[in-house]
Formats: sequence, structure tokens, C-alpha cells
Amino acid sequence: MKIAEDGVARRGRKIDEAEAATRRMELLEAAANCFMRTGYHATSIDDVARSMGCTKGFIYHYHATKTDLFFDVHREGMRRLFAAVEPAMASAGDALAVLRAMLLAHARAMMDHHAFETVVAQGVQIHRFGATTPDQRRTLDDLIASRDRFEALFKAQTLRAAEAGLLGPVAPSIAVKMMLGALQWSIFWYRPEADAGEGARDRLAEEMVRTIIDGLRARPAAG
Amino acid sequence: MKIAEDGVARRGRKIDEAEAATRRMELLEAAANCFMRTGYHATSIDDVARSMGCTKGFIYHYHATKTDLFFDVHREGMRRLFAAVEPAMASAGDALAVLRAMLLAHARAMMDHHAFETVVAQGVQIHRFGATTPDQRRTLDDLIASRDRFEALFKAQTLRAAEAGLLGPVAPSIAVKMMLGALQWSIFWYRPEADAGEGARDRLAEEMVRTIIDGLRARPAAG
DNA sequence: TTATTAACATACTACTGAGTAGGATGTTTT
DNA sequence: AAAACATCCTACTCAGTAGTATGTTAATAA
Repeated sequence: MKIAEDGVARRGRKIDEAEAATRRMELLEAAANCFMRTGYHATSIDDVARSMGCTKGFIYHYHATKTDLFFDVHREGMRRLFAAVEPAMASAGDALAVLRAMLLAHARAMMDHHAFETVVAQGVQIHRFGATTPDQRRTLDDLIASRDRFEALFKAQTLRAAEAGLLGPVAPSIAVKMMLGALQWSIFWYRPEADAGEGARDRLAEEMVRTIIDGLRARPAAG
Repeated sequence: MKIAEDGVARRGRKIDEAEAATRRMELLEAAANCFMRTGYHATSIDDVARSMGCTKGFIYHYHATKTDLFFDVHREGMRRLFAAVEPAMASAGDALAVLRAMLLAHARAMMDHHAFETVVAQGVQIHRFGATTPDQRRTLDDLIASRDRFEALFKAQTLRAAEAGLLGPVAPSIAVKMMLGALQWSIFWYRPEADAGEGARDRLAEEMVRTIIDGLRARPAAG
């Protein structure tokens, strides 16, 4: 967005920290959408630039390489996941109620930040074999560690619920893979453009989490 | 595999249908592994060729374009999914038992054909925006229809189980997304190289399906 | 007022990688 | 035996793309 309303490029103007952050975020949003639509490798820097009406120079002013741009999108995606789930960890109720709140927040975040979370999901292994500098390798390790920490949040809460006797005879490590997988798979079928508003997303998330927690099978008595 | 034991290329020899099919499948396996490891776009035809010790010419002898090679890998992946699940549809028991058998077969297939199913999962949307010829577009539509049919198998069985009163108050369309998502997400965490044999895969699949059907929550009485 | 600099844009370079043209080698047919 | 053919391999072309070098504009410091 370096083209002002009068159509004149406003390059040259000094910008403060806040405006720089805004532009940075606009760039990340555009990149996330491009990466989501066509994938990392098939998206050229010029594609991203065109999609937000700037040039390659703008992008390389804020990011050293394409890989770094991707990493920043990924990092932002993880940040939003934590920002959604961590508050839910402090919600009221027993250990299972807290787990339910966490799952709900996660489900909502997958929809609210669809592009970013799509990049997160498809992201890390793309670069696992790619040629990376030692510096990028460190960043990559950080991102992987971040994903592990995220999963650990749910595993810890599952263990608490199990210890409280609120869960059935599940294997926690597998149960966590199942619940997170069920939610995160929504990147493949959820269409934000076909979304029916805030309330519909809420109901969808609710139904998703209910299915995960209660399972498919009929229950003999009310829990 | 056109290099014989004596190191001489055996090009020129006429091969029969069976041998051609073998080579075709070897090529698909190699391509599936490459696409799984580095992704479609980051995998060059020469990468695939090198990984199986042949040349680009060999690959272009069997596949017109890289896109077609990908489509063939995808098709084989879908074929294996159907081949695993369809027999389970004829298994004994009530509608829920049949659904369970289908899920088990699906879970096993995800592990047994890890590379192919990874390509299937990450595949279609890669080409949704890609420039394709009308012919490739038709193939793509076929593959998408194939995936829809696969999902429909599970949805139909879920509806049967629901009508038989064997399920809880689930929304079938969402329930199907959850169960298939939970299973198919295994492409991201299942490591075939860390596999502990046939029995371990069976137990893992069993535990995955049990979690999906019974859910997390404790049941008040035995079902 | 002039020099400097932040914040980009523009115009390049160097390289990769899909696809191809034609050759090489053995097999089958005439 | 020679022509025709199937099955690849080798050596290219050419388009697209990451990254760079340099230019441009306006604010700001000297």
C-alpha cells in the first residue's frame, strides 16, 4: 500500500514504528493468501507483490529472502494460535471443560485465520529438505519447537482431565493427535468465502468439538 | 531400473505388458516418495530420475508432463484407498461395526501407503489454481470426484448407523469431516521409518479408531 | 540551502528446470 | 540381412524466477 489515494507513490516519506508494523502485516496477509492458494514454491515474489499492488523492492525491503518471508508468515500463524488457545486455558470448570474451551478456541482460530493456518500446516516440511543457511535452520528449529509446544499444551490438559477421571480409556498421546488432526484438517474443507457469518462459525466449531469429545457412538445414559 | 546387473542399459529390448506395468509402478513409487519428501513443485523430474537411477527420458517416455505424473501418483493413491475400504464395507456386524471396519481399513491404508496418501492429501489444491490444459482439467475433476465419492462412502455408512440408532446426536456431514480428518492428518506425524512392525500398526490403527468412535469423555455405563 | 537518508521502484543478472529433438541400442518383421 | 520399431538416453532450448544493483522521491539534518 505505498500508493496513496491520489495515485502518487509516497515513497521517501519517513514512517514511524506503527505504520511500519501495519505495512509489515499487510504484506504478511498478502503472502499468506498467496501461499495458501498456490503453495510456497509455485508462488513467486512478484505474485505476492502484484496481489498487494507493490513491487518486489517493497518485499525485499522488509524480508531478506523468500524463505524468510515464509518463516514470518509461519511465525505469525503460530502466534495467532497461541493467542487464541492460551486465554482458554484459564477458563472456568473442570479439566475437561478447560480442554473443551481450548479445542473450541483452536477450531475458531483455524477458521478466523484460515490462510495463515494453512501455511502453518503445509509449511515446515517444505523446508526440511530445502537448502537453508545456518541462520534459517535455527529459525526452522524454532518454528518446529513452537509447534511441539502447542501440541504439548493439549497433551498436558488431556493428562489432567484423565487424572481427574473425566476421560475414557484413551491413550493421551494418540488422543491428542486425533483431536488436533480433526480440527486442523479443516484447512482442506473450510471455505471462508462460503462462510455464513460469526454465528455460523461458532456453531460449526461447537459441533466439531462436541463430536471430538463425545465421539460418534450413542451414550447409554446422560453424562 | 533399465540398468541390468552387468551395468548395461537394456534399452531397445521389447518388454511385455507385465514388465511395463512393473516399471510404471516403480516409477510411481519413486515419484510418490519424492513428492512426499520435498513437495510437488520443489521436486524436479531429474530428482525423481536420480532417485530411481534412470534419466529424464525414461520418465517422459511413460508420462507426457510432470503434471500427468503427479496425477497418476494421485490416482494410484486413491485406488489404494478404495481397495482398502471397499472390502470392509462387506464385513459382518451392525452399521456401526461396519463403519468401524471401514475406519480401521482407512487408518491402516494411511500407514501402509504413506507416500501415496501424502501426495493425495496435499495434492489437489496444488493444481486448483495452476494452469492446466483442458485435458488436465478433466483429469483433475475426475480426481476430485473420486475423493468426493470416497468421503461419500463414509457419510452413507454414518447415516445408516444413525438411522439404526447407534450414534449419538452428531451432525453426519461434520462427523465425517472429523473422523476422516483425524485419520488423514496422520500423514503429518506418522513416520514409517520409526514403525515397529505389522502388529504395532494394527494396534495404532485400533487405538485411533477407538478414540474417534468413543470420543474422549468417560462413559457412564458400558455400551 | 544542501547533503543525507529512509523507503521504496525499476531494470537488470544468473540460474534452474520443464520439455524436446535427435541419437543409441536392441528387437521384430519382411 | 535390412528395414522398421520400441525403449530409452543425451544434449540441448527457453521461459520463469530469486536476488541484486541502481535509480527516484521526499523528509530531515547540517
